Parts: sequence; C-alpha cells; structure tokens
Amino acid sequence: MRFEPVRTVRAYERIVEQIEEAVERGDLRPGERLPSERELMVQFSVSRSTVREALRVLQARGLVRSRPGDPNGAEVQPFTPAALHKSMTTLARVDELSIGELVQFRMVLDSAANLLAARLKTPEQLAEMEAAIAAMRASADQGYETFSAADVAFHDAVARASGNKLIEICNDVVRSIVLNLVAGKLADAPELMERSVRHHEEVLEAVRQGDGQSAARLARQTMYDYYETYVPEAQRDALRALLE
Amino acid sequence: MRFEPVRTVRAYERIVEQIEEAVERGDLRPGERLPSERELMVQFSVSRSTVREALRVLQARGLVRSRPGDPNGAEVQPFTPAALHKSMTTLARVDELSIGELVQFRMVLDSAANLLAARLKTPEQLAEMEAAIAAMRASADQGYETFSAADVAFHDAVARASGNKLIEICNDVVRSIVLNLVAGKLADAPELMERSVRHHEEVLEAVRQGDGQSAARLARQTMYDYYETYVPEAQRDALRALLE
DNA sequence: ATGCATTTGTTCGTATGTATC
DNA sequence: AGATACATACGAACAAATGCA
Repeated sequence: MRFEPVRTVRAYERIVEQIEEAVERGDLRPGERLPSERELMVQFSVSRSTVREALRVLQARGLVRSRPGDPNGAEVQPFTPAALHKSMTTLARVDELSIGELVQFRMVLDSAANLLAARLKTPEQLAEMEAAIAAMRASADQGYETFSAADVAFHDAVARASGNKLIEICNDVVRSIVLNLVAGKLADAPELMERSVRHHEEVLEAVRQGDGQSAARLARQTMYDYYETYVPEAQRDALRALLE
Repeated sequence: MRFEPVRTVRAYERIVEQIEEAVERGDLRPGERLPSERELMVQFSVSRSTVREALRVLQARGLVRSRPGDPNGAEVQPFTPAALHKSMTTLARVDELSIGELVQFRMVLDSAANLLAARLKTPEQLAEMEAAIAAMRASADQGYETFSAADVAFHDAVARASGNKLIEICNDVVRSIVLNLVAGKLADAPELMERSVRHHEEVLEAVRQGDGQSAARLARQTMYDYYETYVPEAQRDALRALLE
C-alpha cells in the first residue's frame, strides 16, 4: 500500500475553489453579488484576512470585482480575456517573446480566421467588413491612430465571422500586444496605408466570393507586408515560410 | 483644460506593479528570493495584510511562490503557462467553448506547427519525432494512457521544431483542455490507434522531406479523423472547412 | 441634498505550525 | 535537538467610500 503525499492546501485556496466552481457551474452568474466579506467569514468560518486573500485571487483571475463601500458585496464579472491578456503580456515580456514570433502567430490566426470567414460569413458581417475598410480609406489622411482603429475593426469583424471564439480572443490579445510593441515606431506613412487598404480590399473580395484559400493567403501576405519593416531581418525568414 | 478622472489605486496593487515590473525588467530573476513579508512591509511601508494580498495576486499570476517556514522568503518562479492555462480553462468552462471550437483551434495550431517544422527542423528534433511514433506503435496494446502520452510527445516535438514559443504554449494549453474534455469518453480502440500511427507516419514523412504544405494538410486531416466522433455532428462542418 | 448605517481598505497585535541552520 | 525566522491564520480596530432613507 502506497500513500499519496499530503498536499497542504491553504484556507484561502479552498475558498477560491468553491467560489470558482460556483461560477463555472453557473450557480453564480455575471452581475450577481457575493455575500459581504463579513458574511463570507461566517459561512467559511475563517478570518476576514483569509476571505480577503481569496477575493484578491479571484479578482486577479477576473472572476469578481469588489469596490470599497459597496454594501452589495463583490460582483461576479462576465468573462473578459483580461486575465488571458495579462499572462500573455508577461510571457511576451519575461520570456522575451520576439516580435517575429508574435507577428507570425497573428499571421496564423488571421489566416485561419479568413479561411473560415469566407465559408461562414453572414451578410451583416460582410457589411461590417466593408464599413471598416471604408473607414480605413477615409482616415488615411487623419493620422495613424484613426487608421489603426479602423484596421482593428476589420480584423475583428473577420475573427467574429470565423465562428471560433478562441480564434477571436487570441487574435485580440496578440494583436494588442503587437500594436503596443510597435507603438511609436509606426509613423504616418500614407503610401503604406494606401497599399494596406488595397490589400484589405483584395482580402475582402476573396472572402465575399467564398474563396477561403485565397483569402487566407492574401491575409498572410497583407500582414507580412505591413509589419515587415518592424521585424528584424533574421526573423523574417520564418515569417516568409508561411507565404509559400 | 481637461482633468483625468482620479483612479484610486489600492495599496496592494502598487506593490504588485512594482514587483511585477522588477521581474519583467529582469531585476528579479527566476530562483531569486523576495525579502520576507516583514521586510517587505517595511520597504513598502504598509501592513502585513497588504503585503500578503499583493503576494497572493503575484502567486495567482505564477510569478512567485511562497511556502510557510521558508527563511528565504518568496521565490521568483520561472515562467510557466500555468496562469495562461488557468484562464483558458475558465474560458472554456464559463463561456461554454465548444469541443468543436477547441479541436478546430488545435487543427489550426498543429497545422501551422507542422508547416514551420518542415522548414526549420533539426536532425535532433526529427529523431525525437521518430522516437515518439515508435513509442506510439509500441504502446498500441498497452491501453489509451500510454498511447496518448506518446502522441502528446510527438505533437510537442513538432511544436518545438516550429520555433514559435507562442504556438508551442497555446498548443500545449488547448491540447490538455481537449484531452480533459474527452477523458473517459476515449475508450481503447486498437484500430483507431493503429490508423492514427499510420497517419502520424505520413505527417512525419512530409516533415522530413520539407514538404510543409503536405505536412500541414495531413496534420489537419489526422486530427480531424481522431476527434471526429467526439465532436457533435452540427459542429463538424466548420472543422471540415479546414480540410479543403 | 444630508446623514446614517454598512462595507471595503488598511493597520496592528497575537498565536501557531513549519522549515532551516 | 533547539533556536530562530518564517508564513499562516485569527481578531479587533479605524478610515474611507458607498448606497439608501
């Protein structure tokens, strides 16, 4: 007979587990309130400090949010990729994720999104994409900020049309990291913007016609062209491997 | 003149920020120790509870780990995708991510990994893949557990060979979630295993020959065939869109 | 619009189990 | 084996913020 080593589990962890499970089971829905800290310390029969440590962890995971003085207790949050975003950002910073790897990942995701969108798009989603491109063209002379916002809107519409929430979320997270990295470096370059608009139109046309392969290939090419100059020469080869 | 709204930032958050930045800057390297809680409460001039709440958050993010009685204080952890894994798991549970979406995401990632691996593989990595497939065949009659472990080893080797840590990590995270979901449902099916081994061999052959397109396509097909029966009929269409 | 009661944020003091030297 | 320093956990207290009558 062999015994398992006993894992000493902290009191606050058990509280986290219980509340986490309640949320995942759907017993606690977004918008609902947790009991007050004093009530929780009675229910779990622990001290207030322990309750608070548990709440801090839950808050860090984005499951609840508590404000000082709120008599209704902590609020259960709807899911946001904030926690996901946080850990990916630290990954990018601590583990020295290169800009090349990030752009490459975006190429993979955006490519897949376009492939699927070409097949699954609805007329409303097509209209969104068209509107986004129109906004891109209109803002070409209004500076990088506005242009970038329209660009983001287009890629978001495509990601939504893919019908895969995981693609949508990861796309969103990695994009914001990339945009943060190149922020400042990205000057206003009218000719670059204009070319980008043309490329996006080609992508959209392929999506409209349901030609997923072309849409995916064009999307990869578009992104490569757009970020090429910000990726160190040594890393570009790996990116070009996706273009063949 | 416009003023910014004052965001009241909690004391423990500032502590989290400071330590987080120190880790991200590299001032605190994995393995190094934080000062003890009593020391920290002096340095930040806050109370013990506040320090502890900050440490709980940092621990939830996987940056540090503290154990009772350790005279050296909390230890800075090397980056692990544990936090990433956690938030993706809650995403899968709370936001009702379907098994179809998860498998589809794996198809996208694994496909990209194979495409890149075909181009960037080293002889050592090829040897790893060969060893993994050999282990798969050897364990075909030893039950699902051993077989699955060898299967994981193969996909891991490919992901590493892709040279993209983001692909590697996301692959790992999503795979473990999928395996968790189908756990139990997946009975021992010798003929399924045998077919899977053959498919993996075809993938490996394409990788060996540097034929990225074929490797990617075969990888998608292999995964689809393997998980098809566990994906509800209605969701399979979206998966098949990746096979054309 | 003004208090009032309640809640969270934070502090301090204390007791207990535990790891290291 | 003992001493020391540590994290864990408890409880009481005060300030600041919030919601409601």
